[in-house]
Amino acid sequence: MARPRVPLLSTERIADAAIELVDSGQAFGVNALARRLGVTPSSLYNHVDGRDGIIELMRGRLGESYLAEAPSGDWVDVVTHTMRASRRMYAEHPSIVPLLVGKTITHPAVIASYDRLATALLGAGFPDDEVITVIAILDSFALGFGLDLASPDDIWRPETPTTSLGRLLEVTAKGRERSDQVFEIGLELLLDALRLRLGRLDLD
Amino acid sequence: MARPRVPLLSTERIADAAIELVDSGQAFGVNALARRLGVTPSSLYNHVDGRDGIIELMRGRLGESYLAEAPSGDWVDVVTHTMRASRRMYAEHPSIVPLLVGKTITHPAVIASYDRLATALLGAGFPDDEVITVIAILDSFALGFGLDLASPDDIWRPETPTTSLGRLLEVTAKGRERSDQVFEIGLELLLDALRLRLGRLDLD
DNA sequence: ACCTGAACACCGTTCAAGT
DNA sequence: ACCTGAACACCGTTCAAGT
Repeated sequence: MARPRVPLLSTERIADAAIELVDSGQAFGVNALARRLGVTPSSLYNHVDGRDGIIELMRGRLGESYLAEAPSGDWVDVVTHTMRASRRMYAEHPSIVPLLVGKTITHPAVIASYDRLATALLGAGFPDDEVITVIAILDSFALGFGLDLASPDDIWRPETPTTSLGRLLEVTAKGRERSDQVFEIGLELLLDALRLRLGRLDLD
Repeated sequence: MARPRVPLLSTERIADAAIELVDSGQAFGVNALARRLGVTPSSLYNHVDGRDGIIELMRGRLGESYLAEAPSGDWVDVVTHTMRASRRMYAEHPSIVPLLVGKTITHPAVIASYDRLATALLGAGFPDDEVITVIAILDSFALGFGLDLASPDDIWRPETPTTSLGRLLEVTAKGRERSDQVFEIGLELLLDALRLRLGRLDLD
């Protein structure tokens, strides 16, 4: 075979296949990915910077389809829009979340989204040295919901009796719809909290 | 050598060595851990349920030293105390955080801490089907700060020009002290938001 | 430029053997 | 009961060879 007349692979095809692989519930790996693409593992290295490179490519691909649109309006609109978009992204690809955690974000489409958040928060009056942290909070909030959805009741597994937790885990409804409801409540709470913070800053 | 008169290993020694290993900045792995313990990798399997078992053991060991104390007082006290304890735990062992994400929590000491949170929130008046989510939010909040501290500026690495993000990343002070300040602000905001939520629930 | 196949160092895990 | 050492299947990555 060797070099085909038209390339079998591209970063897009690799990223899409990787997302499919993880969404299907299988463990992520270079070998499994190559198998799914009908290609040798070493072929991937013509297009991609190793395992971590592929993961960042997945993040970028998802960012392009969920976070590309630049929201307009005041800072509340920007935060709301971005949070809902991130939420949808994590909710529809929850198994990818653990792969992304703790890895540096470089993809332009994703960086651009955070940049718009930063600009909006600065414009709202948040001081320079708080903006990054507010963004980190917002992000881990959306991510937390993603993880929540990734493994509905597999987050906690009590093996000794509990006062409340065990019962709540049994009682609490699962699934996307209810999770969306609670997300909206949580988002409202966060916005309230940020507004409060802005009000206090104005008093200083 | 074979079986020594007094065992070389125990779950405690394994967990402690694993925490040391990760805190030292090296990648976590069964082989690296065995090397650090001066033992063969297969020896570990007499004490521990594989790689994931060791990770859960690390979580438990940390939980025992940071989350053992049962906080007293009203729900605000319980939430505040637990959040600060989690925060200290993640802040002092940030490199462990990515290992814990997405893995089921079973260790009794850790479960007990979440159980106390659940009981306190129920007592405050949060409905059954919101408590788990509130806890997930609180948890991912503390965890977000942990990740923030794990890789101060390595969360985002813009490679194209940005409006605000790049400058903020340069300007924002790093380190534990400032991060603690912002954590306290964030915690206050969250508590305000939860109080608001409770107030609204009372109106229904 | 882009793929294959061989090779490498390393990974987590199992298990018989030894005390 | 607890450790070793050999063995296994698999992992991510490199690189020469082929078109």
